[in-house]
Amino acid sequence: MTSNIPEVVILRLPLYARVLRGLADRGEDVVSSQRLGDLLHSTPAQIRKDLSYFGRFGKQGRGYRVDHLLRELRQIMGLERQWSVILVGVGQLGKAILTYGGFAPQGFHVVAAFDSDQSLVGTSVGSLTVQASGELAETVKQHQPQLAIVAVPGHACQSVVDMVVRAGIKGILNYAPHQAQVPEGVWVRDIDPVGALQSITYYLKPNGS
Amino acid sequence: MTSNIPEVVILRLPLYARVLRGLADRGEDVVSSQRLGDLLHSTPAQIRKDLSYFGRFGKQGRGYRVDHLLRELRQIMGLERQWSVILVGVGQLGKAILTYGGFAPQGFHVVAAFDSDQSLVGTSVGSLTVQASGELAETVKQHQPQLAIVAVPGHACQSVVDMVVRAGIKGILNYAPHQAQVPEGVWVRDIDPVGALQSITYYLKPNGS
DNA sequence: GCTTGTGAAGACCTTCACAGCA
DNA sequence: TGCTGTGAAGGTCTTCACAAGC
Repeated sequence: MTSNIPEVVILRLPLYARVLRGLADRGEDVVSSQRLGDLLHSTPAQIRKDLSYFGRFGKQGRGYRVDHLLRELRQIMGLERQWSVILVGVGQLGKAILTYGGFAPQGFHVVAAFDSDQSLVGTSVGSLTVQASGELAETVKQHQPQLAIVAVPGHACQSVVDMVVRAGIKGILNYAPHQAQVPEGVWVRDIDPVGALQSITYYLKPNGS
Repeated sequence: MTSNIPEVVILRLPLYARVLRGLADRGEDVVSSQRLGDLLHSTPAQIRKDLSYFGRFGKQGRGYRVDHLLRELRQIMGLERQWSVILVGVGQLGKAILTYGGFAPQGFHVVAAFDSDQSLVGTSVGSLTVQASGELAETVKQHQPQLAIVAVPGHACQSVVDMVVRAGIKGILNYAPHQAQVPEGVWVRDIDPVGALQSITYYLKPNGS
């Protein structure tokens, strides 16, 4: 049975959780859909509808309890556990990702890094030793990571994604400038800063908007 | 007059251009919407409809001339010129962005970098010298950059965005984990790798999809 | 009185299917 | 024959508006 919760809704859940976290940190107990809408630059109706796909978390006349809703959302997204991640591609970008401190606090732990460049294999980046791509399947079998971050040149993206998928990984964060083809049941999100800028400049031309 | 070309279409244009560039590099002359659809994991109808918002670029019975369509799309997106970009936030992430080689070849040139941390001001990163945030307005007035990349902590995002907008910048690439509020006529794209991973894990839980 | 949860309506985007042209 | 361009149909997502409950 394929769920009929719109994917856009799933994409918004992390934003909801982030804002709720902020409210919780500031000690706020209760929040209305109106207030959430203001903070998210969304509408109250959108937020109520989105949340209603997963349950009834609010109280009429009051709103939502911040800590309760946050816990529910984290549960729904599967964030009440740690996730293991491998990184493929330890070039400039890959190194930056490895030393970036933003993933671990959210429960995403990079447990292995791979590169096809023999001169990188064996070197240390952060707390990891770069492994040869050929070892990927074996390492995945051992550590059972659930996610992969792909940070290779565009021309290498598809073959790396194929390899990672063959190893059994079902979730991929792709930094390569290429839309990879994946089988049913594998999830890819693309990070494309250049494309993002290019879609802005459209509106900045004279007559843009 | 607010254009009625759907924003999703604008977001796809960079992908189209990227694929066309690949085809051009491989020396292909002509491409059908069918072929483009295969390469983009989209449908022929979608591609024809998207392109039809901007003009009639194809020939019945033949398809689209690769170089011609690519040039048209680059024109439409405003890529047939150079764009100047400033960077705000020269922490780990900001440094990585400055040394990342992916922007310049696409015509996006980082011309200045700012940070509020006095111990960073005056230091060199790549070919730039970090400036104090207070100099931002003046530097923008001089160099007239059109775009800003924001790479500051979440709590600083809104005030940095406000500052950048006040300086007259109309396009922002935001790496901070915060949805900034901007006035009409200013365009923001968020880069959110953690959120992307969080929206994948939803589907990886047992019963996910 | 205030705010949620939700069917129904509406807006928006995608897909269909075919006329028209190379 | 092959493929585009496009109205019309279909589907999906958002917004409305109100009954129900605190």
